[in-house]
Amino acid sequence: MAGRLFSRRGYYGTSIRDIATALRLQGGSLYAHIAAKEELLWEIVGEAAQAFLSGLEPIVRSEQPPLEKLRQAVAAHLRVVTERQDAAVVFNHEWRALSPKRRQAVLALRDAYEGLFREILAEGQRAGVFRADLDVPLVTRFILTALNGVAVWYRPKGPLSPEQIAAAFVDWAARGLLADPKE
Amino acid sequence: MAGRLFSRRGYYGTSIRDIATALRLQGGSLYAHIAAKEELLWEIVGEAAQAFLSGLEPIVRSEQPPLEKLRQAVAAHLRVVTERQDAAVVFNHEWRALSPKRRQAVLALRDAYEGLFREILAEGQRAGVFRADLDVPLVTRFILTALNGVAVWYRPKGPLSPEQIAAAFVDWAARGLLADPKE
DNA sequence: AATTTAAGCGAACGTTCGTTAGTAAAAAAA
DNA sequence: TTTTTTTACTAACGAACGTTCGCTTAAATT
Repeated sequence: MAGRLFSRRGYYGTSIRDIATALRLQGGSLYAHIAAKEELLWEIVGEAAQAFLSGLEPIVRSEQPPLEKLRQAVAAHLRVVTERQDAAVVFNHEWRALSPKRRQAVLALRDAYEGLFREILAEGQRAGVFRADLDVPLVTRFILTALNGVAVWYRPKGPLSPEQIAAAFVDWAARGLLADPKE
Repeated sequence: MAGRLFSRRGYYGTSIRDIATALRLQGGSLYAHIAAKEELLWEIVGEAAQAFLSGLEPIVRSEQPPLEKLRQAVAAHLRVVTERQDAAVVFNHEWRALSPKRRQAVLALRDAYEGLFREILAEGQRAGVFRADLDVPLVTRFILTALNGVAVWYRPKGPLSPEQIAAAFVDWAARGLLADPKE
């Protein structure tokens, strides 16, 4: 419930009383369940980080062709993004509101995740499947930001399922826009 | 100055006194120059929207091959994103804090911009230069989110110039990851 | 049935918020 | 130089913030 509000109005834009009201409670009553407002944010952010990482790890460690790994990684990422949409938005946009120590922890997890993702591209390059002249860290960042953006506009009742979005993304990311790539 | 603070801590996370202090003023003194806090946000957001739109329009209307248009559009977008980094971040993340009327106006501008960008891809498809089986609105969204993400991590002293980032992006977006696209 | 535990209420706390108003200092115009 | 006009300061405003506390009610345990 806090996740939805944080994702829609931001952490600072959501008051304890807003959250309590959404739960049909009085402001103060929340403090029977939490110690501080930041605990709510921390819980959401941590849960999202965990979901992202635990979804990607087995894929990176598996033995499959690079393109197939990429396919699965994108699908896994978009699964988290669409199934835990609020948490994903909060994870991406509101981690700045955390205390310095926790903010640092989130950044470390995010970097670890980006590193895992990068491995897929690097491995594909070594295997000769992906082009050697690509800047892997840069392209990884492009890919992850594009995928995270889905958390902002995705609607469960929309015309595209998460799987369709994943398929369309990988198709474009792998083969590009050009009909004739020799151009 | 307000732009920097809004981009770093968010609109609600930045108080009038924060902005005044950064300007070596007392809190109340700001109100000799502005009518309300929201004016500051509105000014920044409007400026960014204007910069994006006025950069893209002449490119879309020009007579050039689709791939060249895309190249220039990406370069123009990244020019705004890197030269007015704070405004770009605020434009992308803080427009929710505006009053309903202004929020709607921003959304309309953003939609118009996205529509212009989409035209480039659609035109490329009609010309047979871009693949016909791509979901143009979807890919447009991917492209724009990836490019907007640059506003978050770009640092002027970093290893890559805006032009290099643009070139790397278009190279990937156009030709994809695969070394042999027949895969 | 009595007793402990948990959940929620409602008022209040100290602080910070955006904003206003009166006044003094500085700059510009006359 | 006097007179405006601008700029900033200080103090205060009411409202909203996160949080605490004593009390009541409901649930669970004995």
